[in-house]
Amino acid sequence: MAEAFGAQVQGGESLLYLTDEQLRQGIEAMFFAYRAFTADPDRILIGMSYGRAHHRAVHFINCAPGTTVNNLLNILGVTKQSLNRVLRTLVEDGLVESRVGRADKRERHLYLTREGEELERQLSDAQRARMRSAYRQVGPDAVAGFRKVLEAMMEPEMYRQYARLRESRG
Amino acid sequence: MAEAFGAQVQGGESLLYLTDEQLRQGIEAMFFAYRAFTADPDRILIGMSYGRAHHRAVHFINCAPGTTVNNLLNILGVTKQSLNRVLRTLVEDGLVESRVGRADKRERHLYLTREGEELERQLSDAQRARMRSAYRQVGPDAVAGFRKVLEAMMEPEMYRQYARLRESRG
DNA sequence: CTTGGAATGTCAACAAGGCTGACTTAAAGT
DNA sequence: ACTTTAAGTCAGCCTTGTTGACATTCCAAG
Repeated sequence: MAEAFGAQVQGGESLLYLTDEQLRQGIEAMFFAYRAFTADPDRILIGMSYGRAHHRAVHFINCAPGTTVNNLLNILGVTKQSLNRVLRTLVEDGLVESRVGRADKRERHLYLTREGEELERQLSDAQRARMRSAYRQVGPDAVAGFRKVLEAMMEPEMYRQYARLRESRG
Repeated sequence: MAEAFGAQVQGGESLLYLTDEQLRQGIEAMFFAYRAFTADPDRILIGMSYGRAHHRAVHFINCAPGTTVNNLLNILGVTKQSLNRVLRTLVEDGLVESRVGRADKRERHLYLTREGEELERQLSDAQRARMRSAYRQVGPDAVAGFRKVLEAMMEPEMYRQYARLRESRG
């Protein structure tokens, strides 16, 4: 691991930011930040007998109303059985509506009900508040760097899914 | 939510980066990136009957050799019953050594054995490889921004823990 | 038209890893 | 001597991941 020494210069640019120690700090920062990132919605979900999995489902159904179960499966990266359990409780509780496809009756198209939209708003308000506060503290340039690193870290296939979602919202 | 319009300028600086849509994209980027971030170690752990919880324990014992159980509990943010289950299997399998404290015999100090260090190296190599690749793609300025946002997102108390860890390694 | 395969979604059962609560043991502190 | 603290244990629960088996629907090849 050449970077372990961290003192090389290549093309006139310092590579100090690629030392093992810098990478280790980045790894720990991801760990602690992600915990904070999920803490606010988790607090809201406690007691309404929902969990993080419900949050994710509600979030992405809200992003792409009418999406199919299979579609959601690909985005969330879990098995259909796992998603189904979550989806079933959401439908039973009247937060999600599952309509049989018109063209293909095997498919189910998913929509949030008014109540589901209400929960989604509540959860994403909490999550956005933390994100907004962090963004404000550091300014637009740091935010641009943040986004760049996250996108470079994703699996190429996941990046494509993510980019498609972004485009679909303009 | 004033930022929803996203067209204001305050003190001459554009606040477009604080729109709800930008925040939503940041949230989704965190979700997808974190999944990629944990995928490599998870793959290694599959089949050796360990999970992410073992990875975290091994990581932080490696960072702070001789740490106590209570210390680890605070960093990981789980209950002692949860940690104990993981720690017990690691000790049984000879990856972690638990020594009774000299000054305070109630405490147990935790160390990685040679075998434990080997696993830690394997896991962190994989994780660092992805991080290094991302860092290299985006350059030092973006990395600095990335770190700033993550640190601003943490709970203040967690940030202190994180900063202390960093200092202890120089 | 029929029939076999592929796609979609559902049900059942299991495992990992969180959690709470009750309890023990040993050592420290007062 | 009594209380508090650190650690560990046992039991049992919940969420959320997994596989395997199965039903329904569509479509294309015979």
